[in-house]
Amino acid sequence: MRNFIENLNKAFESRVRLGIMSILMVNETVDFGTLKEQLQITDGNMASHLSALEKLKYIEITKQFIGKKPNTSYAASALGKKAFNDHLDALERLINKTN
Amino acid sequence: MRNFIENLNKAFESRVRLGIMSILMVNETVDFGTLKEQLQITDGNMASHLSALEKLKYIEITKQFIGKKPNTSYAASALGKKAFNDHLDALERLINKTN
DNA sequence: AAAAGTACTTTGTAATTCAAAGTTAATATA
DNA sequence: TATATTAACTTTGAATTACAAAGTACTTTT
Repeated sequence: MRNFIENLNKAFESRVRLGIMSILMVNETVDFGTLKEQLQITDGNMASHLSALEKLKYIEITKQFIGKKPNTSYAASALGKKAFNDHLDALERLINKTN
Repeated sequence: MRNFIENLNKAFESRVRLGIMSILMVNETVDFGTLKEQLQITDGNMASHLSALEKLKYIEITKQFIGKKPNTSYAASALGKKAFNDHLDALERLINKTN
């Protein structure tokens, strides 16, 4: 391919979204509070990054009540997993410059 | 450590700077024109990313004449190499979530 | 009734990115 | 000598992005 940085996915350039996705790659579902705690950002910021990933269909959202408390949990979609793996592959190739 | 995304280096969040550094990790020195061609961005854009990396002392610049033409070449500094490797380590840990 | 918790949305500001145009200094060409 | 070209910038301006803080909706707890 001509330009090897263009295979990097813009969606994962942000450290926050990179963090969200990497968490969702190893955990089936993770809720809002846990993500916020792990990434240590404000809830508004968290919500907007989640919404960006949702718009891309990279994550799926499940709203439920746990006990009496509302709980929103997130999971990487098949599309999201593929996109993330592709991004990691691109990163790896970039770093090893094997392309 | 508490928050595992904060180990990612902000300087390498940009695909362009990521590209520059990865090229300079495997090539001792690379000149302006080659970098521009590899990354396919405008010269102004190229220059500003290079200047950002230079301000951080991540790269070193050598200006010379090759034949009759001016030629500026770039190399990763020891500091830059360390920073980049640290970033890659952080990325790897993030992805494998081994922290 | 008041306070608190969850998950937002909105607002405003600051930072980042980029292309395009302008600049400098040298060389090459007419 | 004047003009054009090349390399490597710098400047400008616009668009996008990121973020914190504040506000909102709905519910539960006190």
